[in-house]
Amino acid sequence: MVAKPRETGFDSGVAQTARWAKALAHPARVTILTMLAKRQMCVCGEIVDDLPLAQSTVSQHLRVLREEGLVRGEVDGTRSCYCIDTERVRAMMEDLNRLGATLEREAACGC
Amino acid sequence: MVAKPRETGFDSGVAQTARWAKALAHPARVTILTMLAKRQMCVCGEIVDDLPLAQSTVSQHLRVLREEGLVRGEVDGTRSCYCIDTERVRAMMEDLNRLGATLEREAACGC
DNA sequence: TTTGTTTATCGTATATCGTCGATAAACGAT
DNA sequence: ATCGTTTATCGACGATATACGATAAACAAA
Repeated sequence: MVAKPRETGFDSGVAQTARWAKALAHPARVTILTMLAKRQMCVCGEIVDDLPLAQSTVSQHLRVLREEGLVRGEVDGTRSCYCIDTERVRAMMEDLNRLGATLEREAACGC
Repeated sequence: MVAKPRETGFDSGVAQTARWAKALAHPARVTILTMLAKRQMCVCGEIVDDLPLAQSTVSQHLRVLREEGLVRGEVDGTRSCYCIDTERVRAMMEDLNRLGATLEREAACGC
C-alpha cells in the first residue's frame, strides 16, 4: 500500500474547512446552490434542465451537497424538493471567513 | 470515452469560484496557508516538518497553491521561500463572500 | 391495472487527486 | 572537486471524483 487516505494528523477545524471548500469545489454544485437561493423556494428537477449534465450526475452533486448538510431534500409525490439549509450555509461562510481573516491579518511579507 | 472533464457550460464566474474552493479543499493546503500567514514572512521547508506528509507531497500542494496564485515562491540559495499573495487571497475571499451573500440573501424556504 | 413521470441508485468508465520513493538540479560548505 | 542539503519533478499506483446509461422505486394519471 502506498497512498493512504490520511485525514489524520490535521487539525479538525482545518479538516472541516477543507470539507466545506470541497463541497463548493465544482461549478455544478455552486450553480445548484445559487439556483436554490435565487428561486427562494424548494425546486426539484428543473435543476437538471438548467445544467449541462445528465440527471444522474446532477443527482450525485445533490447528494454531495446533502451529505455536507448544505441542502435538504424532501419528497413531494413523485418529485424531490430541495432547499438550502441556511443555518449550515451560514456556518460554512463563518468558517471560511474566519480563515480569510486569518490569512489577511498579518500577511504583509514583501518577497 | 464516457467521463469528460467538462468545465464547459458553466458560467465563468462560477467556475472561478469553484477553482478557489478547490484550492482550499485539502487540509494540508489550508494548513500551509495558515502557517504562512502566522509566520508573516516567507518560510520554506519548515512547512514539511509541520505536516504529516512527505516532502514531495508538500511540494505538490505548494504547486497547487502557486498555480492558483495564492502563494508565491522565491528561490533563496538552496532553499525556497514562500509567502502568501495577499492580493489574490483577498480576491478569493471577496469572491467566496459574494457567493455567501447570494446564498444567504433570500434563502428562507421552510421545507 | 397499466402507463408515464420523476428521481435515486447501481454499475461502469475515465480523469484527477493524493501519496510516496527516487532522482535531478542547484547551491553552500569543505 | 567533492559532499551534504534542499527542493522540484518524475513515475507509479491506489483512492476519489465525475460522468453516463440503465434500472428500480414511488407515485400520479389514465
